[in-house]
Amino acid sequence: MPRATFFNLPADKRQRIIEVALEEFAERPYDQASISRVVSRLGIAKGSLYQYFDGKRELFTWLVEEAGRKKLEAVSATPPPTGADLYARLRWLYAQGLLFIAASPRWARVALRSVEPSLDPEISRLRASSEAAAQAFLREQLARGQEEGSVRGDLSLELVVPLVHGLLSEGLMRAFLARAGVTDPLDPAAQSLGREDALAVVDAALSLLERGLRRGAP
Amino acid sequence: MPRATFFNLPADKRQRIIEVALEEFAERPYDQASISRVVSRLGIAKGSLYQYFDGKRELFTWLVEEAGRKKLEAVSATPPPTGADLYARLRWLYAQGLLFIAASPRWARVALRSVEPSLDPEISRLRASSEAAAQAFLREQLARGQEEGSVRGDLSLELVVPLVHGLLSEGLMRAFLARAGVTDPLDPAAQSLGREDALAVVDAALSLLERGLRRGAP
Amino acid sequence: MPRATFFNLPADKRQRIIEVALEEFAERPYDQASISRVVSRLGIAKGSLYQYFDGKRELFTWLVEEAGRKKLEAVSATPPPTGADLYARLRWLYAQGLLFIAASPRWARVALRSVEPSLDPEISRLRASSEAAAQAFLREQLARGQEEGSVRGDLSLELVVPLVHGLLSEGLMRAFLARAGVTDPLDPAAQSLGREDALAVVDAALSLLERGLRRGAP
Amino acid sequence: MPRATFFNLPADKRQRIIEVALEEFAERPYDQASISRVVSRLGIAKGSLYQYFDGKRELFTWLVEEAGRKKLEAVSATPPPTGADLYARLRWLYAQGLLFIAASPRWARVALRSVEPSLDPEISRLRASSEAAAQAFLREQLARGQEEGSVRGDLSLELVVPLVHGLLSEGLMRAFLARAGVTDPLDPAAQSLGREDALAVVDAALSLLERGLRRGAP
DNA sequence: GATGAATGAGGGTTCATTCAT
DNA sequence: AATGAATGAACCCTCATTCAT
Repeated sequence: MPRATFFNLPADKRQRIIEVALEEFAERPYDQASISRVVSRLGIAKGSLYQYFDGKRELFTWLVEEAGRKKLEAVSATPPPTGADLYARLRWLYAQGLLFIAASPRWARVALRSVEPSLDPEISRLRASSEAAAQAFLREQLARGQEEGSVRGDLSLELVVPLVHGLLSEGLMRAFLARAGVTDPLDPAAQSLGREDALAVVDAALSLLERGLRRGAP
Repeated sequence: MPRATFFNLPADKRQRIIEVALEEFAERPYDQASISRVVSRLGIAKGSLYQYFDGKRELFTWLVEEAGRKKLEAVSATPPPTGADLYARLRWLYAQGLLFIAASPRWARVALRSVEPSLDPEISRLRASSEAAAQAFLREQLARGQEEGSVRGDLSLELVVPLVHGLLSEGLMRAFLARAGVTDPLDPAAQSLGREDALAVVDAALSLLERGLRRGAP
Repeated sequence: MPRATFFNLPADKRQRIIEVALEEFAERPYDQASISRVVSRLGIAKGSLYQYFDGKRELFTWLVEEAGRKKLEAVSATPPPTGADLYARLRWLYAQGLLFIAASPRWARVALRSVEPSLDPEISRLRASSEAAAQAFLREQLARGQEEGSVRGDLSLELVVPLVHGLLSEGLMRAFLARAGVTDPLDPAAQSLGREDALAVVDAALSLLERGLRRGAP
Repeated sequence: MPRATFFNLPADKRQRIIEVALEEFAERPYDQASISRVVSRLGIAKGSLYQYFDGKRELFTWLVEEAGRKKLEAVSATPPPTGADLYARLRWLYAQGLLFIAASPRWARVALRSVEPSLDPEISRLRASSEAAAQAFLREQLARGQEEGSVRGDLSLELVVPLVHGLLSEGLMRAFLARAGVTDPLDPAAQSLGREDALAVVDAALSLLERGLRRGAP
């Protein structure tokens, strides 16, 4: 989504622009983030930023996409468990997600911005589709779980998917950050969070989930 | 938080002010909501609003508190089940909460605004304390559940509380609204949501929770 | 179209605002006119002008309407000839119009701005309707002339109306200003134009028209 | 007015530049037209355009001149009537002009841009001289008509020329476009206008004129 | 000959708050 | 108690032109 101009920039300058913009959009929801602040922190002319990006929307959506790519990359770094059931798969996946937060809190924050509401209608559309994609993914997983027999077949996915979504998105995140006594992924104290924290939190969430969802005795 | 002048106002005028302000702050996050729009919709002088409230912050926080009171009032209207265990208590409580959303979507929305982030530091503090209160309440309930024996004693509440919070806040809300094919409590279609929807959703959430948390076989 | 604020202003301040805005919009077509320049010439804050008018469009359209009112007022000052035929009526009317240009060149200029094209779609609509009204008026006059017998009945008004419109709008104006050796009504030299100039020009135009349109020998 | 570099360009590239610039300046008045948009549509570097033309002004004036040349060329394609009087000559000439509008609406539009006012003083001068040239031409024709005896000798050309100019410029154009139910030569519906329309409109205008101007009974 | 990044002033508009009346 | 005019910085975005490469 950036213009060619942006990629022709010297790597270090491009990097600085990304960093400053990332900081701005990580710290503030889309509507509050300010292009003026970005350029003033960068010490470049306002028009220059408009050479690189068509506007605020494009800059934001590109950052969000970039965040998605970085997250995917980070998640893919560790190979997924093979021959595992639903709970093992989710355990692995969400642990990776938490580790991404600890490793790249600002990118993670920007990724989360994509599910925040906005007054800008186009950004709202982005939000809606992000949310829908997340739920669709969960639904697919749980449906597969039902086929595998690891999720009770009598559960209505219509009801369960959003509930699980709440548990594994906001719930998991809150539990993870709480281990550092923190509420916000950008809080410096969140940097102390590591692999063990992620695993502990995900374990708690998934054993709760497994007991709750699996057929028969837990 | 309003000044004395506000309460000296004729009741109907006071009421209109509340309604218009409510509408504004229900529709937009704190930072986007506009005092200018409120007074212009009211057709009163800007200065007048500043006679009633010290400023935007005070108006907002008062609305949020008022929303809390209205919710409490609504929840208290039905007597809680007596002699019930944790799950029955929560079932009752959260069902009331969902019904409040359906009955007073704008007040419910304003109540939710209190957990949204803001650029205003004082509003952020409000947010933090709201979140903390919600978690404290849950922790107390779950701790009592452990004493009662309805929650496994080996669970770390540090981990479980935020998870359950995610399930019962965002998860429950999403599941409820999804029954009307909706994402936003202010969406007119959300008005079709009724008692059965609330009960169905809360049942699903709490049976998931009970299986997940209760000691022994589910 | 101004807000109440504007009319509550001290008369002299209101007058200054009108004068400066009038000057700006007389000198430049809508798209080139600048609110920034207006407030800077006025020495008031930008926000203040937005207290008086909803925006550039409203300021412009109000000025145009005001110009129309002033012109109507000026035209109505002299009573129209009674018992006159088409040509006498038009002679009187257009002479009044020219005198208005000489008397209030800036208001006249703003009135003409309403038939200039603009990139703003709402302003374009204003333009279209102004043009249509002007032609509708002429068509009605000429149709009446045909009924009276002062215009040849075999003429197609579809063809004749726009032609006459060109003659009596741009043509008449150019001829009038040319008498002061000028092209622009705002040129100071245009102030020397008076009643005799208007009558001479209108006479020339209408005798040309009468010969051209009247049935039988001129 | 273009630099040598422009003419050294491969013909097809030069052609594309002309087309895109033509489109821009046909669609918007000089002050609104944008060099940025032109180069962006062309997909060439901004600096390149500045190699071909000294700037916006030069590009525009060259296009206007080019439009004049194209019009002259088109008009000259059909030989003028020989041995004809003033009215026949003008009939032929203006019919050619209207046909040029139908055949090359964008070039025609750019030609008309030259008589629009602008904030740029140099462009204003261009406008003034275009207008003056048009009137001078008409004056010469009408003067010849007086010598020929086809225009009444008692008419003051000072008065009549601008009037006839209004009739044959704006009036004729309006009448022509009105036959397609259109106001703007670039409106696609204007493409339906053909030879018969042009002749009908010019006939109406010139018979009006002839009756109005010729000595003796019409 | 071609490039295209950089500029920086300018555009219209919105806002919460103050304070003299 | 009520008013509402005034502020002025902030918002996003566009532009013609330059000049080092």
